[in-house]
Amino acid sequence: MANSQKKQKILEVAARLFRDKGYPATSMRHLADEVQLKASSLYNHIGSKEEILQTICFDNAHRFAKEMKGIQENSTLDVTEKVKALIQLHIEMATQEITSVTAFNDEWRHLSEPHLSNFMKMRKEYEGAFKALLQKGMEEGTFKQKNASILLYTLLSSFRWLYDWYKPGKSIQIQQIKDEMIDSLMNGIS
Amino acid sequence: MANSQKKQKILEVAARLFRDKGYPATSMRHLADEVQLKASSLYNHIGSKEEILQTICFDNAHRFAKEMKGIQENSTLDVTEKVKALIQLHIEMATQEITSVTAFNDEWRHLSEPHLSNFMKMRKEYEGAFKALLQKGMEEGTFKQKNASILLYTLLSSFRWLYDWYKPGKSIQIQQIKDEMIDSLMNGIS
DNA sequence: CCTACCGATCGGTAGG
DNA sequence: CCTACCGATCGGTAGG
Repeated sequence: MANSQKKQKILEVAARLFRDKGYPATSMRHLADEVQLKASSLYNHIGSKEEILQTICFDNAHRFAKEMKGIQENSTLDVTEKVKALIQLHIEMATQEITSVTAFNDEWRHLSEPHLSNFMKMRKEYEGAFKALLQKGMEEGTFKQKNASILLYTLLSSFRWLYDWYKPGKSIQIQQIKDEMIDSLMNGIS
Repeated sequence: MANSQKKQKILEVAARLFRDKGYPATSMRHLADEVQLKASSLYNHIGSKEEILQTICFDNAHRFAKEMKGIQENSTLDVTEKVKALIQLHIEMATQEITSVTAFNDEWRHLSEPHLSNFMKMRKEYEGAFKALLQKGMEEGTFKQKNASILLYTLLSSFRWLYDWYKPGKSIQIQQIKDEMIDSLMNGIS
């Protein structure tokens, strides 16, 4: 296996272990076993345990930031379509990059400084952009008048089960998840 | 401080540390510092680190099971009212027992057997009861026809931000959170 | 890529 | 409730 392939494999297995056991409870010896190396040999491919976490967290943060920017700047979409596009984005990320996104969601708090502050800043920016969109919809009269923070976090949280629940190849189709969640969140369950 | 008060204090501080740093990253020495004891003295009050986690997880699981039973057996409530009552229950638990409920939500996976299996069984039962209620609503025509699992987990997830976000004494009132979340989830945002 | 090893820290116990 | 200490395990390095 080429060196860069081995590194990719290490990152993938690490993401899965971080998701299943959490970052602190994942040992480098266990990770090494799973990629068939000795623990010390991991350090030929990666700089440290935390560097793996940094890669996972910031790769995903940059991906979300990029997609958000694309949606914000797309002038052919109205507010409702933009919110729907964001719902779809979260479902796609959660189903395509399952393990990585879970680590991103739950394990970022184990980053050390200054990475922790940088990460939280990116997160705040993403949430701010999402919230501004909701507020715009409320001002237009497209959405009901509500506290924008409560609504924002209710929406953002509602995707979190996917990371635990979705298994590739499951009988349920991603398109069905998208359709049903968009309808439930936009129009309610009744 | 009486012995049982000290034990209560230990459980409370432990729940907060488990929430903030996660169970594996919380050391007994750090916990001891925060309750002004030496690590070894903790063991006069508790049996082990995991026993604390067990107490937190099963206290909350039993509370949710009890409340679910009360709602199920309350024949004066229709399906919509029962779902609203469950939404309120989750918001009350999240705001009144913040730290404990977060540990319950995120750290149960660190339980050892047979506690892990027992916990997962209780969780499955709770989810099954909630799902049955949603399915009954769909059969009655009260709720839209949808995949009950997707809907169940979307609802259950949507509360999870509260554990991170809600701070006692915040300007925002619990009643407002309840009213807005019930409306958003039952009737949608548009 | 491995063997051998480092200091630090872990949960927990003995004994008083 | 403390001091003193246990074996186990941690992330990581030296050296080849």
